Parts: sequence; structure tokens; C-alpha cells
Amino acid sequence: MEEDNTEELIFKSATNVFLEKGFDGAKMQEIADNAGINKSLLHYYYRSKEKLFDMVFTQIMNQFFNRIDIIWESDVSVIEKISIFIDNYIDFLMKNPFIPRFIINTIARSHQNAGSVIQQKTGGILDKIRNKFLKLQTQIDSEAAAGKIKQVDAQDLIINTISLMVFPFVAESMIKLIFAISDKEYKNFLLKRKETIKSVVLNNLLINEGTVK
Amino acid sequence: MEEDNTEELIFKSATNVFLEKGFDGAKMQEIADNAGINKSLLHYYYRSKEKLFDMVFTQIMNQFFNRIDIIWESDVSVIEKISIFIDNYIDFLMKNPFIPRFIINTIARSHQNAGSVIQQKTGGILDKIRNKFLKLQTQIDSEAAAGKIKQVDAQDLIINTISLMVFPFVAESMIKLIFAISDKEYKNFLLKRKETIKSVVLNNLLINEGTVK
DNA sequence: GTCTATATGGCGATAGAC
DNA sequence: GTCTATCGCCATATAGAC
Repeated sequence: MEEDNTEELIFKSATNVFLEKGFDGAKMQEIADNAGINKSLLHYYYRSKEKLFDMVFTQIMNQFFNRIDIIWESDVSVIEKISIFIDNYIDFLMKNPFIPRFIINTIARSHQNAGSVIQQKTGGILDKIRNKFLKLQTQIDSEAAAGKIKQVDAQDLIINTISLMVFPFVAESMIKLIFAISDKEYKNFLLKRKETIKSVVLNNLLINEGTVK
Repeated sequence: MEEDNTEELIFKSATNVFLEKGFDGAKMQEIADNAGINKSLLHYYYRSKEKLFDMVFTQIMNQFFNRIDIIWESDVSVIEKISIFIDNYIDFLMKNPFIPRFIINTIARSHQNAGSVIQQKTGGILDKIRNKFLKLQTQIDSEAAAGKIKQVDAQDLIINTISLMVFPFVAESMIKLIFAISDKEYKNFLLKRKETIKSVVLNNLLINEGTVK
């Protein structure tokens, strides 16, 4: 499945370099060096830097949002859904710490230039996510009416949860600087995050305080 | 005080352009155009792009963290401190929405190259902030011992609060895309954030649930 | 398909007239 | 101090040999 032919090598190298440095910061020479191949081959396979970047970006967007989409598939209670979401999402971020910053910066950048070309590139995946979130509100309404959880706004709940999870990855360098935390200590901090975030988020859903460990 | 001489004009324009596009994305020509002056004057006043950027970055860092530092001056309870912090910080972010992303990206970028040159550039302001946070832990311990609030980790509390506040600004373009929110709707969302965040954060400090509106 | 050599353009930076 | 003209470099991109 994973053929390490030249085309693949280039794509993987480009993904790594673009993820770390973004479009402007990345250099074709570095991508070539990292892949261990000649620079001119980049153009042979992908014509231009922009086309190569577009393909990398599209692939990352799909990978990222498909992952989110899958997490929400299970047919369980709101509390459990959020719990599963946090567990899976943090795991994913630990393995792919650069993805959120890359996506945020790229969208912000393209927002200045073109409009919503991104919608097209990412196909229907964003619509699917949006649908899941709408369904969550329905489920919240239903469980709240049954007295199981508090009535809350689904969008706020999701954005709060994502904020708590993603920000420590996006702003890692800044947080480490401010608090004078070493790499090792930060790793430990992130490992504890799952429980920290669950505690914060679920406390705001639960009617009887203290029932969540 | 605010002389609109050439040097000032350049610095203001550079600040705007660097804030939006970062070091790599910004072009000297654009900074000059934006300031309405000739490109060569940039070099006359600031010698190089890097020197100009460094001055802008240092100024923004100081402005940003001094603001944070001042917010924590007041001699009130933990709950009130957090409340004041949220109110003031969101106000600041509404007026300076690009600052966090700029700082995060710049530090992340410089982390790849040089080490902690930033520490020097920003002088003692980071140490001051760190001190404030340490004092907060002492205050939490004391109030928790008196049964006023729950015993929590100050660092977690601060990072949670900042995550909830900053992420919607850093990731604005992405969130708007995912949720298909218009600029106007997003503005409304941000305006409600103060209360939303207070509710989330303070609920985790209060011993008796339901006492915070 | 893969390499070397080279074209092309953009951008930071400087020289020099005024 | 401010402008025009230009240098020199670096990065993207192409031509052409193998």
C-alpha cells in the first residue's frame, strides 16, 4: 500500500515541511533535501509549489475532519460522546501537533486572498461535520428535557471543548516560554489534559455536581 | 505625543502588515505602500527587514504582556480576579484580534532557529507575569483552605481561561468556515463570550453550584 | 525518470542625485 | 530626508543531456 516511490517521498516531505513552516516559510529546496531527491523532480511531479501545497493542504483537511467526523459516530449519551471526543481528539493531537496551527494559518491566509475556494477543495467533509453538530443540539435538547443534563448551546459546548484541547498545541511555544516549562514538563501537562478538560466541560453539563470523578 | 513623522508612519504600517502576514508573508514594498512612503526609506530608518520586525515584535510583546500584568494588579478575591481578567482580556482581544496569532507564530518560528533570544528582547516582563501566576496559587490555596473555593491548580486555571478566550480569535477563520457563520454572527458570538467563559471557569471554582448566574 | 545547468522574476538592500 | 535607479541574491521554474 505504501509505495515509497519518488512521488510519495516528495508528498510526505512536503507535508512535513509545509506543516512546520507554512507556505511562505517552506522552500522547495528543503522539501527536496528532506526527501533526498533532486529539486527539479518536485516540478516534474507537481508542476508548481502552489499546486503541491494545495494537494498537501487538501489531504490534511480531509484527514483532520474525517477523523473528527468518525469520532462522533457512536450512538451514546451526550456526556459519553464528549468524553470519547476528548479522549480521541487529544490522542490525535499528540500524534499530529502541527495540524491545527497549519490549518488555521492557511485558512487565515487564503481568506485575505481568495474567498472560499477551500469549501470546494474540501468537498463535503465540512458539511458532514456541520450536520453532526446540529444533531448534537437535538440530542442535548432531548436529554435536557429528560432532566439528565443541563440545557446548553451545542455550538458553545463544542467551541469550548475544542478551545481547551487545541490551544495548548497551537500555542505550545508561547506557553512554555511564559511559564518557563521544559519540553518534558509540557509533555506531562498535555498527558493530564484529557482529565482536566473532561472535568471542566462535563461539570458544566452535569446537574448534580460531584458525580464526575 | 503621536507625531506622524515618517519614522512613526513606517512603524505603524509595519506593525499592521507584520501582524496580519508574519515575517515571511510581509513584503517591504507593501509596508511602504501602506505607509504612503518610498520603499528605500524603510532601510534609511530601520536598516533591514529583520531589524524592523524585531522592533515591532518587541513592542507588541511588551504591550501585550504589560496589559496582562496590569489586569492582575487588583487586590481582590480569586473569583473577582478571574472575572476582571476575562472582561479586560476579551475587550483587549476585540481591539487587537491578530496579536495572539502573531505572537504564537513568531515564537514558534524563532524556536526553530535561535533559542530563547526572545527572553532577552522582552526583558523582565515575562518574569513579572510568572510571578503573578505564582502568587495566584498562594491565594487559591489560602481561599481554598478557608472553604471559599475549590482547591485547583493555578496553572491549569490560567491556561484553561486563556484557551477559552484566545482560541476563538486565533482560529476565527477556521471556526467561521466550519460552522458557516457570517462575520456579523461571529461578532455576536464573541460578544457573548465573556459570560460564557465566566460561567465555565467559575463553575469549576465555586463550591456551591448554582450560585453564579 | 533523474540529473545539471540555466532562465526568470521578485525582493531586500544600496548608490547617488536632489 | 526623500526620491529614482540599480545591484545582487535567492527561490521558483524550465531546458536539455543522459
